[in-house]
Amino acid sequence: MCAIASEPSEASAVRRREGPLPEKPLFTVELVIFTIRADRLHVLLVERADQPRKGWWALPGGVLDLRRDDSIEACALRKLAEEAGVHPPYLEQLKTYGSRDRDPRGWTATTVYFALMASERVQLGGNQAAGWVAVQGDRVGLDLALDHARILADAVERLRSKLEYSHIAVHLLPEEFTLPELQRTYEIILQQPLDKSSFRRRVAQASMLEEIPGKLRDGSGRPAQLHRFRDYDRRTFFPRSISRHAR
Amino acid sequence: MCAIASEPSEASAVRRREGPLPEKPLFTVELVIFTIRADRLHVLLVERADQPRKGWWALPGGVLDLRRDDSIEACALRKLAEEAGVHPPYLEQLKTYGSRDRDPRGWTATTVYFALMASERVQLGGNQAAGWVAVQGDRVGLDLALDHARILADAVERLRSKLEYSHIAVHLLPEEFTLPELQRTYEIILQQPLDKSSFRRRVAQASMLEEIPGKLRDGSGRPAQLHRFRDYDRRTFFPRSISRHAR
DNA sequence: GAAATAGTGTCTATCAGACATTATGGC
DNA sequence: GCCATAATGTCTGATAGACACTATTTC
Repeated sequence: MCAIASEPSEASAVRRREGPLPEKPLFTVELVIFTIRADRLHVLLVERADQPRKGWWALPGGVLDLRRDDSIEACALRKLAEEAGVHPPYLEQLKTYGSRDRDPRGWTATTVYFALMASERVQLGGNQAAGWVAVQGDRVGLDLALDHARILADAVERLRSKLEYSHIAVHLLPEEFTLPELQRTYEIILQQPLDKSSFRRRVAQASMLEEIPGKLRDGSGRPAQLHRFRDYDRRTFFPRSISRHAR
Repeated sequence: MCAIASEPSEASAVRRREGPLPEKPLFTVELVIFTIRADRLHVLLVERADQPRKGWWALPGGVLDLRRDDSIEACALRKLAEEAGVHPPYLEQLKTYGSRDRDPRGWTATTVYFALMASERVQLGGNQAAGWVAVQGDRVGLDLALDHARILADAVERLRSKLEYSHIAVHLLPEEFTLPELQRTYEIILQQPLDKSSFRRRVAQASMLEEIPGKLRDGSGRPAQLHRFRDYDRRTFFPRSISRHAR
């Protein structure tokens, strides 16, 4: 039994005992953090402080630290805490991108996670410039470093397809929200209007929300009932696709 | 700009110029290859020829080769050719597993792909013992090395959930097949009987198959019309979930 | 003709979409 | 009262599931 050596000298010793160790790709973790602001889907981007593509806008993330990170997901959570100061209500592994030529440093592998959260919860407190950028279609109005535009497009597609049959949009809202706000969130992401009656029937059937006796008042019109997500851990799925048959 | 050095000595030179290079996890690719044999879902397993867990049964795969593999997917295709002698009709990235303790060698990251193919197309020609093992539920009747039981369970779950709304089961059959055979494939994987009329209506609506003027004869009963998958590249989806409302 | 399997037709309960109607607040 | 928005009620076309029926082969 042999363990990965933590010092280069030990690694060389292992290499002599067991033959040449394989060269490894540089391994990084990146994050696609979505939120809703001002009726638009936004993604968190940072200005790269290091090479490669220093100064370009990019997805937050960085190199895995074998000493601090027990797992890839732990690394993603650490970077989320560093970049956004939060433990996100929803985190899911998206995909791993790895090739010889996606990064000028050479062979890299990057596991990408995507997170959903209410923008109010985020503390942009990193040491680098960071900000929310509106998503239009499946892209952003900036040139992104490396293959990050492609990664973002994949993440947006995954978000949309998951919204068709799951409840995960609630994680984009604060803990208390109204049904019209939730419906609006779906409409923003799916980019199409939804029927109010059908939407509420669907949400009610999933029985994933509970009413809060208080009320929310708007600038005009009848106040809307506040709701809370019933069980943050339970996975609720809609029995049918939401928007595939929409007008 | 610096590239990953291919020789340890060059790597050291780079390290001196740019500060300490981060330690990297060992990066491997593993495959979950499914097929249907004798009315059962089977997965391809190999007996490990190397440490760790030498002699145990495990998913096929191995360490990424920075020199030969241009990308992670290219590595998966190379290993598929080595283990099963085929370019598979369906290959999809499943997930990446990475942690300090999932492998006695220390920190490893493993990107897992899952493939579907007709068992007739597979040439078990590797240099190691390999064979098809029946899947019961979401596991196999053997103890698997490392965390491969968990990986297999995740792959079976993904296969099942994808079958609910996609056509991918056709890739488990030979190029020409009958509708009863396709339906049987769905029933085997979903582990529940499906209504013949509803199934055929669904397949017809997706218009993903075309008839072949020839016929297949069985041991008994009326011969069934042979069909062919219309477009191997097009992605066809069913408008509604298949079995969620089944009896 | 009987058995076995392939393939089609029909009925019905369900339900998503559409849209009308009612409810409740501010002004 | 008027406006704006929230929330509910009702109608209808579409369809998945259930199952009966017909078709075509072997024995």
